[in-house]
Amino acid sequence: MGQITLKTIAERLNISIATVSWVLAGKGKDRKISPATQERILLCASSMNYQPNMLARALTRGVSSTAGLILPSISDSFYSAVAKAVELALDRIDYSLMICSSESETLREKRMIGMLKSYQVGGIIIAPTEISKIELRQLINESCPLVLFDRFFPDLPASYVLIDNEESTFKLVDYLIRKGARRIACLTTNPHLHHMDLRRKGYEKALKKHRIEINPALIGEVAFHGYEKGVPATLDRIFHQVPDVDGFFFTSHILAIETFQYFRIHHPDYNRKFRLGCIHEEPLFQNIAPHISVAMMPVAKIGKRIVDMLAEQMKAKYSPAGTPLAAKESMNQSVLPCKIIIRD
Amino acid sequence: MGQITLKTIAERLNISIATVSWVLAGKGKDRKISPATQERILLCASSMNYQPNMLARALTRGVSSTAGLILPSISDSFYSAVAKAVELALDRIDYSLMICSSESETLREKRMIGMLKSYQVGGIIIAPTEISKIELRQLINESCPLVLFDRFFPDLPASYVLIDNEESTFKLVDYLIRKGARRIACLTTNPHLHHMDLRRKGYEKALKKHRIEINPALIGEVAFHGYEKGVPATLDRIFHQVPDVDGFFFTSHILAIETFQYFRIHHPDYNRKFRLGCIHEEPLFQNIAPHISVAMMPVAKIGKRIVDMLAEQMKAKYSPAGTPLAAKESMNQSVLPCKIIIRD
DNA sequence: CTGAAAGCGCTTACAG
DNA sequence: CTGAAAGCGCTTACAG
Repeated sequence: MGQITLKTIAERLNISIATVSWVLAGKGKDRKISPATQERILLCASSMNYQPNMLARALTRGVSSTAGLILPSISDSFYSAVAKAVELALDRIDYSLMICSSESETLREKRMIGMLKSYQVGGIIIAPTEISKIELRQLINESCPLVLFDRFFPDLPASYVLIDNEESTFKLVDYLIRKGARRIACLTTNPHLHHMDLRRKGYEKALKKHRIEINPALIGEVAFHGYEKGVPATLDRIFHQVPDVDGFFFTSHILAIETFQYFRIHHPDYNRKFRLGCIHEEPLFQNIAPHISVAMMPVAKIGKRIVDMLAEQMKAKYSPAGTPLAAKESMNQSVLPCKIIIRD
Repeated sequence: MGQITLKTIAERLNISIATVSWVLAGKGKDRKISPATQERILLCASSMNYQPNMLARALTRGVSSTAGLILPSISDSFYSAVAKAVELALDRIDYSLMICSSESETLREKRMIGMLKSYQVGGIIIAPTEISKIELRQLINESCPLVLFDRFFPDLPASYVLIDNEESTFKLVDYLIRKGARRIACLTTNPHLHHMDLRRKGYEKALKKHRIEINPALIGEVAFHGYEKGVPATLDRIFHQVPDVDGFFFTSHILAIETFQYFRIHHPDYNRKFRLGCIHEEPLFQNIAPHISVAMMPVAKIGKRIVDMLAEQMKAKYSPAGTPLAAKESMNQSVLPCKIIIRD
């Protein structure tokens, strides 16, 4: 029942392992191996249902045809949607995917990177946590194909795929204001991450445009760890300090979800009372808040773009002809627009 | 900048690769290697930040310390929650996880199984699609450590972790009836999968208990592929045939989500009009349908149990002492109860 | 046209 | 107490 290897086939056909390897690699012609022999090999391989051992192949080549994906949380709807898109895109270039969850823990993330490297993955895709810059810089130094997404560090010379954080936020908040909201709360998290900073900037820009003063009491920064408790506490504070708050902008769907649960109990008439806007949409948002405006994450495009970038770097580094791109030229930074869905 | 290998360390210390390997494997004492040498090796390894090449290790051992997980869909909230639980549990036995999505396509699933095998994973965890029995039987024959979950085949001698499908459904529907519903629609999918069959049985059992005749017009079987369209069509039919339907039972959250979107448009007063029950809960259900009763999937326990079973099989098969368990003795079938949340 | 051989990095009987 | 050597399954210069 053992594994079918090149050796199995070679012995069966009384030829060398090398020849079998060449033919199965599709290089039979280049090596001018007789069509007859090629035929025999191909036939035998498929009849025995030969599957190359990827471990051995990767070990010889120095790299496997697997990419690694590190997410802050697998069970988040945005990240898992990206995972799916990435997997489908990798499929088309015959790459497998190893998905890992950092659980937003720097230490875990570090371990995951090490693990992926020890499996000699062809490249790494990561939505990084806070302090991971050192590790990332290391990867870049080793010219490991790398693509960041969602989150990024402006001073890190890496490829990344982002959404137009500031612009989308601006459009959403601008709309809330035009619809009459004047005291719009901004719920956000992970303030040390640049993309959240940009979203907040977009919020402030919209206020400025309408000459509304920024009220710090309306900003709710919720720590990511334990945000399930943090959101209600923050909302309590906001309602206490600004009882006539009339709008809410959420920098992330997870904050909106917690808020809706809070609203259900404390402000069941929230749909009439507040203007709402959110980055990313959950399927049931329309039921819960028919008027909420959202920035739709271009998930499929994000996945596609990530894989395109990674493929380019991998090709440059691993293909026999290619020369690894220097850090600078391999940098490829993509900012994708969100579709803004205005409701009401 | 190259990889640090055993050779690097051995040359540095002027000893053999073998000795380094033994010590780093923690078998220094057994081999009676002098404490001094051990010390030197350990120190050198950690100072050089040595990481064993998992590819090479797996190739020599014949098996890698990675498990494979095949899900019908990564982006489904239940499956991604299980993925997370499995990953965390595997962590504790120093296993990595390779997550793949079959997208409910048999062909893709088959490919994924082949891929995982070609990476010599230690074991495979799978929520199988319809026809995968042949592939699964193959895995069992090869005594590949295997655990099914969520879905299963009663005549397949495999380990699995399930929920108490029939019982939980019975409890939910029984409750809907006791609360006054008499014409309860049952929305279901994937009828060829046994777990869905069991849920339907639970539904029928509850009706029988209350001497309510089963009305086929109230059963809505929605094809899994394209269920986003299938659900509204099925609901149209049900409302047409049984205009006074007064309750809905959903065998899966994805059906409930689609239905709520339909209700929003066609029956905005659904919360007053219908009794509702569902297997699995989404975070926002309470906002959309405050009275919906649900069976909570014991996700963490499912993940833990899966890994326990897999670990047992892997230990038996791969540990030097162990003898692979015969198919029968390795079978380990776990049915976990759901917590029923009754609302209203 | 085809094969022998080295090497990827590791583990582990075998030998001393 | 430690090392030389074979082997996992593959790829690929090198040789003929």
